[in-house]
This record gives sequence, structure tokens and C-alpha cells, in this order.
Amino acid sequence: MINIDRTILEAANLAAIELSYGPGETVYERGAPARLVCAVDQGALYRFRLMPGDKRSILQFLFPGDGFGSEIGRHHRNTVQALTHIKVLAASRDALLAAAASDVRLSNLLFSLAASAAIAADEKADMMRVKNAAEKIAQFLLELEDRLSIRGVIDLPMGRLQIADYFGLRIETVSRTFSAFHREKIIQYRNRVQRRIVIRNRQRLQELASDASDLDYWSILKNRETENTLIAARALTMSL
Amino acid sequence: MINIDRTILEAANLAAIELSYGPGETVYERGAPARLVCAVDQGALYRFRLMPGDKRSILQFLFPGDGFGSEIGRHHRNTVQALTHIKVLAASRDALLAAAASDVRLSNLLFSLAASAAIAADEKADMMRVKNAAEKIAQFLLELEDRLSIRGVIDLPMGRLQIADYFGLRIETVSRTFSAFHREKIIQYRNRVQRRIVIRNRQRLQELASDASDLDYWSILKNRETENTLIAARALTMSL
DNA sequence: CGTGTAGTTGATGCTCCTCAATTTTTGTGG
DNA sequence: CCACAAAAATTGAGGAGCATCAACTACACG
Repeated sequence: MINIDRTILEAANLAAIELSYGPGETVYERGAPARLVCAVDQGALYRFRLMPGDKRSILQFLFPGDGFGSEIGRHHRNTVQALTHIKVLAASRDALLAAAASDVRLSNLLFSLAASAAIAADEKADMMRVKNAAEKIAQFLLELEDRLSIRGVIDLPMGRLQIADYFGLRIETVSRTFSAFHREKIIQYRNRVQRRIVIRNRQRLQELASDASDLDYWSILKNRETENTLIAARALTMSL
Repeated sequence: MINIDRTILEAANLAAIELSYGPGETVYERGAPARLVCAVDQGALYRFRLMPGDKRSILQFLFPGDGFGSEIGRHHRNTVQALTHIKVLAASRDALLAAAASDVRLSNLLFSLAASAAIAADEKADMMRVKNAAEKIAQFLLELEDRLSIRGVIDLPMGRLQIADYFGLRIETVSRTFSAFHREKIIQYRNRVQRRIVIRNRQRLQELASDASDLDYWSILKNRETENTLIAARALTMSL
């Protein structure tokens, strides 16, 4: 959830290894001892937990550049699985924390990343509260276009069921929403494949997405003004 | 959202002043320059934002011991108002960050607090996804009993409308849920006052609250195993 | 004693869930 | 390339949960 990436591993001067997984393979499970911090290099993953009653709750989808595994505490709080063929960079979690314990620069960086993660999670809780199915999926498509689209085509790495578990909706509701967007010519399927999507009416999607929230929570993670703030803080004196 | 408290202010060797506010008064507003970090000393506050269409979204209720104001970035992301007569301890935000920039111990502490906040927000997003109205309010009552009850009586500092805005429900739904709990003798009103509540059937509330989530997210903030983890990490070497 | 605020209760409708059936897509072996 | 089976996605009908609109009650305060 905290966005450990290549930059940070380098800053910490940590040895990193590259790991590969196939679709459906598990990187780590909830409850396992937390030994690695990872950064996605290629492909897509998702972080989830199983709830009582066979329900699955997806907390986050992870794409290249995203970090995961940096939970506080000795055990992982949720499971991470590959959606596609993936490559991740992994480093020792203990080594990262040890480095942070003696390196103020790194420690501050981790702090600002954790704080960004907290804000992003706050925004997401807010979205879950306020938005309806169409608004959620509209925002989802816009975010995915931003992160994954190649020449205007979004190749969804996840199925309808996973989108449903991400938003706390049912698969049928997700399907109906996609169908409605398709019927209204807001999206279009490339080669008739329901997972290859082209946005045909971005403005309409934006209207839907912004209806209930004034803020795209992904943008918080993306623009890292945070680091600069902390660096600037060093120049300041300790006075009220 | 990040739990700056008295301990931290002392650790940072920061001068703190005490501020007082009356019910309904604003500590700071969304968009205002972020100058103070605060810790609740007495009373209750809430952190919220206004959404398009006169909707209000309450992100958090704050009680004695909770910290707020430590957002990343130069401006506050939301508004904080007093629910009751309150006293807060406030210190200079710049001074705290400056202290963290040169004090590894403090910086690590801030990191672990921010990470805890991120996990708590994650849990909350999850709860919003999965739980229905009765389950949400059951959990809410159990948490408030834990934090606020005096000799078994919970004196709600917030109204039904604020509870509704916290859970993304309507005031009528909240009211009906309280009425149902009262009818089924799960709760009782002290002196016929609807804001003074006694839990009569804790087990039933716990069944409701745990129906959809295996984890009380407040407990994450409460037990701070986090700090120890980081301290232990210092002893470790940097090797994969 | 009227006025304002907070809370409750009832009737009705919309959104999304649930169950069931069908179609489309993907994967496998000939 | 096709045939077949398994998985994924779609569609429809009916129902549960919560929203919405509206009326009403209880209490606080001048």
C-alpha cells in the first residue's frame, strides 16, 4: 500500500532481486511473515482479503510503479496475487527498516509515502460512501486509461468479478453498468472483446466520476509534492 | 488523521499551546495553510468535507488522545470542527517536520503512525464496502463505548445527522436503526435522552458488528506494536 | 407559550442484490 | 482449423435495503 519503488530501494542502497509470477499465482498470503517489500515492474496484481462467507474484498489493484508489502507489523495483513504475468522487484523488509532507522532522509521519505497512502485510503473510503455504481466505474475507467492505455485502448487485466469485489458490488451490476456505457456509446469494445475498451465519450465519464467527489484520489499518489515539503521543512527552525 | 499525541510532542521537544473551542466552532478549514498539528485533550471534534450538492462527508470523529492536522502538503485537506467544548494541544507543524528531519527516532515514529493511519483508513474503506446500516452502527456503538463510556453510559457527542454523514447513510435510516436496537432491547436510553445510551446486549451488537469484518479497525491505532517493530529493526543488518 | 431544532415514524420508489437462464469467450485436444 | 468443455460475461424477473418525501413528536430556549 505504501508506494515503495525503485527510487526508494536505490536511496536505501538495498540489494533487490527480480521475481516472476504467472496469472493467479500468489506473491504472499495474509498472515505470512512479512519479509519482502516489493515494487511492480511489469504486469498487474491485486491485494485482497477473504471475508466470512466466501466474500472477497479487493483493497487495491497494483500496476507498474506501485509498491506493496511494506506493512507495519511482522505479518502481512492481506494476500497479493498476480493477475497477469508479472515481474516485481523485491528487497528485504528488515533491511529497509534498518536503513530507515539510521537514515533520516529515507525515514522521512517513508513517512511522506505512508502519509500519502493514508490520504489515498481516506479518499477511497469517501468514494465508497458517496458514489453509486455508474460513478464508481466511470472513475475506475478514467484511472485505468490514465495508467494502462496504449494508444487509447485499455486492456483490462482484471475480470468483472474482480471489479465487483473492488467496489463492493455484484458481478451482475458491474456487467450491467458496462453494458449501459456500451449502449450509450460511452465506451466501445475493441475486436468485440469485452476486456479491451476504448473510451468514446470521456466528457460523459468525467461528469459521472466527478458528480460525487471533487478529487481523483489516484492523483494524490502520483504527484509527490510531499517529498519537497519535507525537504523544505529542514530549513525551518523549531519555534511556535 | 495521523495520531500525533502528547508523547510525540514531548519526544520532539516542541512547545505546545492549549487552545479552547466551543461547540460548532471551527479549528481550521479545508484549504487553509497548515500551520498547526494538534492533539485532542478534552471533548470531541469531527473532520469533514463538503461535497458538491450540499452533502457533507465526515471522515473521522476525534476524541481525547487523537491527533490531527498533520497532513502532508501546505494546506489542510478538510475542515475540523468542535462538537462539544474542547481543549486541544497545538504545536507548530513546521517545527515538528523540522525536528523529524534531523531526528531519526521521531521520523520513524511519524512513519509508523502514518502507516497505522493508512491501515486504519483501509479497514474503514473495507467496512463501508461490505457492511449494512445495522452492522455499521453496531460497530460504531461498540467503539464509542470503548472510548467514551463512563460507568456504562455512552454520552454521544454527535447527533444522528453526523452519524449519518459519517456512514454515508440518511438520518432517517440512522434513526430507524437506533429505534430498532431500542425496540429489541439491545440499547436503552438513560433518562429518556436519545443521546445517552447504555448497551444492554453487547453480544448481539458484537454479532452484528463482526458479521462482515474480522477486524476492529480502531484496535489497530490503539495497540502500537508498530514502534517496537521499528526499534527492533535497528538491530538488523542490511542483507537480503 | 410560541418558535426552532433534533429526532422519529410512515408511505413509496429507486438502486442494487439475488436467483436463474442464456450467450460469449477462452482453453484444450484432435 | 474445428469440436467441445469450462469459464466469463450478459440478460431478465423479482425482492431487499436504503433513500426520499412528508407528517409528526419531544424537548430547549427565549
